[in-house]
Amino acid sequence: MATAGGRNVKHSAKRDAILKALRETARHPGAQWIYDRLKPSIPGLSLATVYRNLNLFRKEGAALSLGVINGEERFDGFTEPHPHLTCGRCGAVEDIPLFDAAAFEKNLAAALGSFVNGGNIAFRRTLFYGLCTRCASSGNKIVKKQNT
Amino acid sequence: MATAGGRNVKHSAKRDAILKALRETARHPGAQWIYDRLKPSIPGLSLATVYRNLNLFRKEGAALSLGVINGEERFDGFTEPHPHLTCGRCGAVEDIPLFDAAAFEKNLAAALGSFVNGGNIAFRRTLFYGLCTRCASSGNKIVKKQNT
DNA sequence: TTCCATGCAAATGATTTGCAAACAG
DNA sequence: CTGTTTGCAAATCATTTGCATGGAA
Repeated sequence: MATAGGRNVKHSAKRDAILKALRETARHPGAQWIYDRLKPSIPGLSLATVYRNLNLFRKEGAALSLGVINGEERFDGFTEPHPHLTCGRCGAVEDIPLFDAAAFEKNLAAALGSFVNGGNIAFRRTLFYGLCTRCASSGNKIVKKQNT
Repeated sequence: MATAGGRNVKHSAKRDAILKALRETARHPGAQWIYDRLKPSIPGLSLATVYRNLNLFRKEGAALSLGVINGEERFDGFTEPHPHLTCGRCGAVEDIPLFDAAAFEKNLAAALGSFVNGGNIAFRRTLFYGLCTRCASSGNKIVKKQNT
């Protein structure tokens, strides 16, 4: 029996289905998308349950939150750190293909070396904005903006 | 006369005050904080006006959005890229002091070199989570989490 | 049995918007 | 004058929560 925050976590078919749906898609979905996805096969499913379970997965570490993107919290069922791109045109969130994942992590981690007190950092959340594969290949132009 | 999205932007005392309030604080505030700050000196101020102007500043590039932090969008009136820390304990958002700002930027930018298609990136948003100066010096412990 | 999980509907909270009046250029 | 800005209140929208019921261990 897994635990989270002192509470005893039980099994349930719906909980399993929600995590499975999250892990089977590459969309990095929000609660509503998962709900719409499962509702046909699980008619007795409530949106509140999806929210509650996504929050539980996040606390347990079974899923990561990518933060609020276009007003909706998006999740990732794949918990290894890897970069994501949000398309400024269609809103899609996709993984960014890498030549060298280790080099990517190394470079981001190296940024911490510039911090006067890097020891107070628990984790970081990085998100890249631009054009997704589909929108870029449709000839859309990219608009550069300021980093934060 | 500045322009934003084809529209003609005019001057107004309230608009000026909002931008000034944003630039005079190091809190990286949200709309509500700015409203509370200005309301005493500008009784005829509406929260909607603060929201409208913050959105305008963001579009114009006069301010940056740091994204939604703890359910509230936070802004920065200082538009040079620099790292921010969100305190997981008290929710404060503060600038992270750096030994070497150029090295920090260089390391983050270098991460793009690992992308198969870095040309589609318009900008990035990076946020560090941990303990703010005050909470760290109060003896709180940091809880490591997974990066994204 | 004893908590835990869930549905449902209502509550929340941040943000946006419609509209008419006030204001800037 | 003409278009922009604003206050106000109502509307949105994602997310959370109270409560009673069904389910897991």
